[in-house]
Amino acid sequence: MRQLFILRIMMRSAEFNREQVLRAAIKAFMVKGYTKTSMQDLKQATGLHPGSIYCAFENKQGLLLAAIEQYNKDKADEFKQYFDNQSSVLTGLKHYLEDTVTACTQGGTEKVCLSQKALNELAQQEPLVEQYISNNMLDWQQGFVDMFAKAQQLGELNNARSPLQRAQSLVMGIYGLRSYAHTHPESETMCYLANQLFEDVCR
Amino acid sequence: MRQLFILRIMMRSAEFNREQVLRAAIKAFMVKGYTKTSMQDLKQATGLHPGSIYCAFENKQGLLLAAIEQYNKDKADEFKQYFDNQSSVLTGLKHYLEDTVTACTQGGTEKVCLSQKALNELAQQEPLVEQYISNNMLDWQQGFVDMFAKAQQLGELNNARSPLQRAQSLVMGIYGLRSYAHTHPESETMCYLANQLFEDVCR
DNA sequence: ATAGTTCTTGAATGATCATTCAAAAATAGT
DNA sequence: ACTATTTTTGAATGATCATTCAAGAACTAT
Repeated sequence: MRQLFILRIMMRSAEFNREQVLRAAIKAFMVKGYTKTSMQDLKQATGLHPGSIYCAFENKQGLLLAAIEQYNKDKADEFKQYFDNQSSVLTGLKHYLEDTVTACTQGGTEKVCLSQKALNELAQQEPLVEQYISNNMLDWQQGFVDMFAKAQQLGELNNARSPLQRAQSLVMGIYGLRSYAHTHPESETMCYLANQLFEDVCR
Repeated sequence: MRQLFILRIMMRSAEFNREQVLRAAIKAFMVKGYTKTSMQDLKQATGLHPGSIYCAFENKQGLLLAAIEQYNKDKADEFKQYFDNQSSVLTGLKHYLEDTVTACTQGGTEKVCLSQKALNELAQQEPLVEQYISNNMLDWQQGFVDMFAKAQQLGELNNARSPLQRAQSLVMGIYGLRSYAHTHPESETMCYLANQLFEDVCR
């Protein structure tokens, strides 16, 4: 009787590790794409039963959005390591491009970019996802804008093109690199293309 | 009785127009992608009943392959118009890039490239499709190789880079352009990127 | 017109899909 | 230990999927 008036919060905390689950989902979506990844695939990949997934992420699309959020967070942390505490900004960019080539040349899960793959699949189909990814990609591009601005301040670049223009060309180039990798070129060709992109963007 | 020995070929010709059907399938696949395009969608788009589709193309994947074949044929014809009977090869390339930008900037069916979209969706999943598209893309690239070789012969380009290297950079750049368009940049930005690509590839 | 053959039709099939939900297990406060 | 609450479980649901196939329509040659 007394307990009817005393409402305390008694929560049982969820048992799964959110980041771990999301990274498993990221892998699954990267390999099969959004549509072809079934809830059964996701159950197997994440170890979560359907009910838990729906409880935590609303539905399959919610899980995708959460996965993309985690993916961008991870990539942003990675990004910082290339350009923070680096005397030469352009050296950081060079390494960034080299590692990108390595990633999409070696046959692994990380061959593709989740954002690019999902955007390509769901643009014109799922406006919510489309908008979300587009915004994230603008954030990513802004990182390059800041990097190029810093490079100009340090005298590593001339003022022939604005940081924004260089960043746009670079982002476009990286999209192209990743797409080109799908046609199975030799690693040598990929290195050449990445190097050429670097030179064009820094000219 | 006599007719048992006289075997003549009596064929009823199929009623549908193959090219028309394939172009309808191309549109459908470009909008929804391969997986999300159901046989019901294809029935509606092509006007063919399931049985006829299976009779003509074996299955859904067969229809995709036939559609990609038609798409590449159409694109190859289109390609020729830019570079045949043209005094300046590079002017042809400029127009080609301008029209590509127009296509993916304007909101229409032709916003995407069927080959690029299908390759992005089915790479790592459908080796047969993957191989088929990769080969077609090499043919497309070879067209650019020949174009750059001709431009060098005409003195429109220096020998700083080989025709193959230029063609690879160009193909990569076009992949990038089309991907970049998915993030909804202003038409102005797309024009700038295409122009920059042109300059980089012809430098 | 008739017979032989091919093409078209579209309902039926069985598989797989995303999603739901009631019951069971687990947690926290008393 | 007991009650209140939440999470986990996984079978059930209804929709949709690619594919099949038997029956009907259409064509060709006689």
